[in-house]
Amino acid sequence: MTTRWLSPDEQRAWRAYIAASVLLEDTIDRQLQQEAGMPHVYYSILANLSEVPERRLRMTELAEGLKITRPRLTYAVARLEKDGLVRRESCQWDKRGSVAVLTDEGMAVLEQAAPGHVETVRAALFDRLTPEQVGQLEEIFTSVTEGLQGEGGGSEEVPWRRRSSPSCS
Amino acid sequence: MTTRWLSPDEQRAWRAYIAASVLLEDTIDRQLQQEAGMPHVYYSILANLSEVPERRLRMTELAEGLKITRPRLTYAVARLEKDGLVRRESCQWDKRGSVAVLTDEGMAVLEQAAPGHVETVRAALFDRLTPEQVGQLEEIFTSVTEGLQGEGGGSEEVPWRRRSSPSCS
DNA sequence: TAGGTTTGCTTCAAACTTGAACCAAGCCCC
DNA sequence: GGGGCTTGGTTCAAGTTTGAAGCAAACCTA
Repeated sequence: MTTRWLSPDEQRAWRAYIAASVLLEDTIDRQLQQEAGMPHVYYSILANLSEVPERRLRMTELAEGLKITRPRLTYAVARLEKDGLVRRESCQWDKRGSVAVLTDEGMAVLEQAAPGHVETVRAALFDRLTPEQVGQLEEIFTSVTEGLQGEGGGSEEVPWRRRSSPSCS
Repeated sequence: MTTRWLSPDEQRAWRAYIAASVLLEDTIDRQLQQEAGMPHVYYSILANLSEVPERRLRMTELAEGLKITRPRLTYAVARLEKDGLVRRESCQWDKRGSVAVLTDEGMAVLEQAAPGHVETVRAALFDRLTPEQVGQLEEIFTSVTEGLQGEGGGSEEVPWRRRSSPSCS
């Protein structure tokens, strides 16, 4: 099959997206590194834990929520644990499993870092968008996520299913 | 000043964007790693070089175009040079400078990898968007790039200027 | 034209990410 | 209830990214 190249419109959109997303991630990473001493993903780990009952989540659930690989999460949580922001417990119901728990100190760090983070996101993104554009942004990327969810990466045919496992109290 | 938190709409948009952009980058990285043996940024380096007269660019111009740091580019070009896809020449007009040149082999690798890459981008993104959404995407992220261009990261006041240096033939 | 500053790029150490093993605990099914 | 497969998670080596130095060539400017 002959390649369906991008149209000029699509090219421009793609380039704009790539440039902006790189700049945006860099900006956020730098800001959080400065004010909280950690990169964006690490902050997101704390944030995710903070929003969940008991502030505890199975490693795999956390990884799935953040769309990152398990080894990456293992490494990150190890660092956060060393810093005292997260504690690790083993899951009682499933001896294989382990659970990450946000500590009080982790919660404190998160709360202290949150305003600066939100301000950065606002300044870089939302302050520049109209309300309609906010809606457009959500629609576009929700659609992209749906398309990518669970597809291996190419021509796989793995039927995808979601487990709703409890966080193992 | 009290924090201006994100509204529910903004929250949803932000989460959708983060999730999708992570998934998208991962998908592209994996595809290119498989089919071209290199991550997305490396591919972009080749692509940028291919679009420019003489297929040569000063390191800094290249880094600016890709929105990546100089050390990162140095490392990447070193690898690409080792693979024979890029050659490095020193700039005659400015003895400090060095120039990256896309080799014929690099061009060949690029051309061979391009269709698969475009197909991935299409499948993940453009095939799911209406023409209006393509326009919206461009507008939103062009605006974000403009906002972020040249700002250090926070409260700096550095007036930004662009040099239009020739690529040092 | 000497001295100090800037610019262009690289080097370095430390942190992070990746994919491929690896391992132990559950699951299945006879 | 003992193989064999799957699942949950970690470990490992190799590769990449980062920010801080470092270094040499240009650029002032007196």
